[in-house]
Amino acid sequence: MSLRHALLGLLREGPKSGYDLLQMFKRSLHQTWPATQSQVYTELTKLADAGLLVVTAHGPRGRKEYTLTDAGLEELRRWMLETEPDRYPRSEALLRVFLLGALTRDEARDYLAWLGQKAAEDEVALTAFEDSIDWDHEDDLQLYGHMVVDFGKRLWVMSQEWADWAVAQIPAQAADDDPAAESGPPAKAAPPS
Amino acid sequence: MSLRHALLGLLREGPKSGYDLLQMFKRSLHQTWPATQSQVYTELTKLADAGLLVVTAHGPRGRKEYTLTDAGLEELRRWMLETEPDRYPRSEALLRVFLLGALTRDEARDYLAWLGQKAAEDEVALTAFEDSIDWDHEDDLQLYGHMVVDFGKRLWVMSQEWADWAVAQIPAQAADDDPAAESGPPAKAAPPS
DNA sequence: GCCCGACGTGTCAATTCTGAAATGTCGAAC
DNA sequence: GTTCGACATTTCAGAATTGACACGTCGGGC
Repeated sequence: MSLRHALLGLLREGPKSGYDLLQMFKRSLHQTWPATQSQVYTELTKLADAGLLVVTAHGPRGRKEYTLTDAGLEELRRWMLETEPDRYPRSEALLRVFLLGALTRDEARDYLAWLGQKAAEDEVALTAFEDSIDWDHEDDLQLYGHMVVDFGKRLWVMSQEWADWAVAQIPAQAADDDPAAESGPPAKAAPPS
Repeated sequence: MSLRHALLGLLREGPKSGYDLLQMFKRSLHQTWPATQSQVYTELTKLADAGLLVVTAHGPRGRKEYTLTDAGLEELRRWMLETEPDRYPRSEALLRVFLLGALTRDEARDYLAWLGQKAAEDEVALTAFEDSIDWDHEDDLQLYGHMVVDFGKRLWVMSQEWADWAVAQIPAQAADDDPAAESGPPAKAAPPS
């Protein structure tokens, strides 16, 4: 599981509480690796039981600050260096593209256009985020964080270009195109041309 | 869950067995939405229980061919039109970039270079796949399938450019850079300013 | 006639992930 | 002095996912 190692990694720059980590996920990692509350708190407990973390401070509202142990750092490095990452991101948005045949062509076009539009919005938001930060590339977390942000920007730019292209790929006319309206045997629609 | 709807979608073009569907996932959908054997067979049974599919033929080795019912098609359309897709692909490869601070800079550079190289290989493979098919854009499955393939190609091209850039972002010198080499008690490093 | 690779399905335990509910406290603003 | 939003944790049921095991059959090549 990757969440475990993400937590170890985030704790590298100093002690943090579950709440802190949750905020970090929400703010900086959400588009890459989302995490829920229950997941983070549960995992933190397990990591502490395994000796990869220790509680080093108790704060106001039952707040517990976890600190990375040597064993934790070692485990993180082992994972990074000795296990192979899954290189293929699972994309529900793209899966739906594959299944677009279940919709009319107008509906399919709408979906693709919507994807393009959302990509544009995401690009704007990410750019604003990037501009709002005074990147200090001496700091590892910022150096690598910036790389992830940059990847995101490129992804959204690419997605827009792709969506524009894809919309144009769908033939215009769509006479008896509704796949829900079945009449008789599933005869293929007459090829336009 | 999306797997359920992926199966419904694939069955739109005709009756298929679990084995057939598994092959389709392996061949065309693996990079977008992987599925295991147990998942497919289990889900098929559940979908049939729910009346979204029916078994319409029995073949040689206990082979069962499932056919999409009207209720199944309706459910697929409902999902496509009325539920919002998760637009953010979860990328373990990118998560690791975020955590690269746990490695030395040389190791980090190696990882980024490796990502770029794998992206290049994936691009080659996808292009070969694309060229091997005589795309018939009258066929919905091929039209939309081709869009997914094209997205993949763009993704790998973009990933290579990004990786090249990212490699160059890492400062060269790396004197006391090994985060595993700890000297003395786990005293926290002095917070920079 | 036999062997093997592809065909074909089913089930199980363990892990991971989602989503919600329950509970309570601190601090600032009004 | 009260109220409210942010802080903070724990727990749980249910769903999704993984990975392995177990079982059996058809067809072509030797």
